[in-house]
Amino acid sequence: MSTIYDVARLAGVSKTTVSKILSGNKNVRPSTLEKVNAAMQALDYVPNGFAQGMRRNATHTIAVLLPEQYNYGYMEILAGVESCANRSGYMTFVCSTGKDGRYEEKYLREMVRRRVDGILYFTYRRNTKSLNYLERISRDIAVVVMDNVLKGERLDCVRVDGQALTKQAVCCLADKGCRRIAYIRGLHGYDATAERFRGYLDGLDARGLAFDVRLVEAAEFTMEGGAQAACRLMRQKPDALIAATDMLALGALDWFGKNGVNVPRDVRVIGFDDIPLCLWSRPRLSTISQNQRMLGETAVKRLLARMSSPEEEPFTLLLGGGLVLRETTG
Amino acid sequence: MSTIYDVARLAGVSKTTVSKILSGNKNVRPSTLEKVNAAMQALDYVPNGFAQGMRRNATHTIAVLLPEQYNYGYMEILAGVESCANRSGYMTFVCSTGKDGRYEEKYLREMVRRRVDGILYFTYRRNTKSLNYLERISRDIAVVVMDNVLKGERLDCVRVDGQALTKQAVCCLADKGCRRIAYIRGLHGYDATAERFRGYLDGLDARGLAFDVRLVEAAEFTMEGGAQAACRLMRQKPDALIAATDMLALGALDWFGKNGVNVPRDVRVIGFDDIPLCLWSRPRLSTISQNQRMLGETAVKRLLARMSSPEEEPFTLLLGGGLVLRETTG
DNA sequence: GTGAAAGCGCTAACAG
DNA sequence: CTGTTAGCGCTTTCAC
Repeated sequence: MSTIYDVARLAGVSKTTVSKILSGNKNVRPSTLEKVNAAMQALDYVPNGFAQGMRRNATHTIAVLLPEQYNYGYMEILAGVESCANRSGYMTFVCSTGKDGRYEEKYLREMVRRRVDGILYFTYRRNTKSLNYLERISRDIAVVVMDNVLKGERLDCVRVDGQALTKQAVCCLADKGCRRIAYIRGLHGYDATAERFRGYLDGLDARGLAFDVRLVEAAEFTMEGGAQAACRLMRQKPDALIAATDMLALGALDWFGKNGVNVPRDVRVIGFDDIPLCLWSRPRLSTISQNQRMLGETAVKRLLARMSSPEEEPFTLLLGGGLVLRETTG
Repeated sequence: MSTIYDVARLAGVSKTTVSKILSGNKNVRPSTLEKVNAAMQALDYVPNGFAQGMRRNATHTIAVLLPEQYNYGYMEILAGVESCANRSGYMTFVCSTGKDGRYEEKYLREMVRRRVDGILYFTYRRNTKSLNYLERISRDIAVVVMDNVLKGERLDCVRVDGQALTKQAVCCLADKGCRRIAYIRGLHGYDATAERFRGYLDGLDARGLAFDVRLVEAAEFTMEGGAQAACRLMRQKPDALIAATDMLALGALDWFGKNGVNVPRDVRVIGFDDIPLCLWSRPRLSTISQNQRMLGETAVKRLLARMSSPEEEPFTLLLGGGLVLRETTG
């Protein structure tokens, strides 16, 4: 592959001149410009991003750390991240931390090795070690934490107000006459989950409903998890069910369908996220919408802003959302 | 961020020694190793991938060029690519060429600039200019074309035998008594589509059914495209419908549902791809399965193999598939 | 076993 | 306007 030197030689100028043209410097005689352009063309020259990055100290690359595997639940966020990043001239690495986050540290280190300009940390699971590490490197690499509640760490955060929104959902169901509202939460150790759960408690409180531990189940963030939790919960005869994510709710819905539970007549159901799949379930899933695409875009924008002003105080961007009432709420 | 030099100084050795330790060279006295490791630890040292890449001439990075936007249709392939690449120590850039491939050249160039080790070119649309470019750079960067029929280009290719599989689908419908089998193909200029379409013709031929142009519609690869095509086709009163992709079939199915067409009684439907969403449609979509996850994994494996033996003759890997009969075929 | 020196491809002063 | 020079952080001979 040809180098800047080859171009210079062929054009009969110095590397410097070529370099200047590469970076759009206008202080070049038109005839020189032409010669150099011709040489680049002839050699099919593409500058070496390494060498550039090394000098410029910027890679125009960001990395996203995702929890678990790719699945329908994260696709919209990813699409938002991707398109926003690309529009700003950044390319994106996507990494799954793998089940129970086993690759998390390995990837974090790999991102640093590659000197990405920014890291989007998007794994609900609270991993103190990772967060400490991120805080440490955040002097050199911009970091934005998505949808994870930070206790004290000095990092930017973009997230949805899960507490307020879940509270709304509970109130909505109570106002429709539900009295035994069950809740499927994520496993412990996930902050966003804990927060949403607090919203559930708030809602019960606001409507004067008693809290009953037996109406709450924790589950893995998968459809199977949702189905199992639904199965256990039905012994308590709830008249409504809220799940911490749509995937959980969809799993529950699936289980209901297979076991003769009529939604919404017997149980009303509300999910969280508003993934496109909600439109495909029968009945269509009511949910708490958090515009995932926008979440992704906002996170990237925050990241870019952080890069250009590293000294600014870190803060949390709280995104709104809303109830989307479809068929599972009657 | 600290450099190899900082480590060397702190450990009281030379850069060379540190470098040797980084690359696992054993010719180091244990006590030196210990000192250096301690220094690395203390400085939180992570080598600079640029500088390494520049010397080693390898980035351990691959790039995937996707058609259009992220959508449910590509997610499984991406998941396969991602996980296989990561398992082999590679990170992956994902780029959407955008509507009508407007960013294709820009991204291709950007990948070269970043000196990725391999490119997965996965956009059905036949773009001669891009293919020529890919062929040219394939001396330096491994290239694998996915699911695109190559006419003469000297590039590796991994794809599914769309022709044989579509023929099977036609035969299957004919054997169920269908006589007016309609087909929704992709827009012209997409090779995989043309190939699948040939399979449609083969099938008609095999079962002695006459070809009727009015039973064929071309559409964009979206649900809306599928719905519109279905709408136009219904005037011809078909008794079966095959679509070139699941997304098209799902769009048609949706239109049928809204317009009182009973599937499978009035029209039987078969898609292509077997994306997970098929399980969510009502009725559940019968389809031609191509194990997308494996497709992605296979492509990455081919890419890695190509990297280690650049001189080998390029060839095409033809993956099998099968009919998955669910509810839309009765 | 260890280090000095050269160089990967590029950019950025600084002269001319 | 253009070229000379000196690195960026790392690896790699080749001596010691």
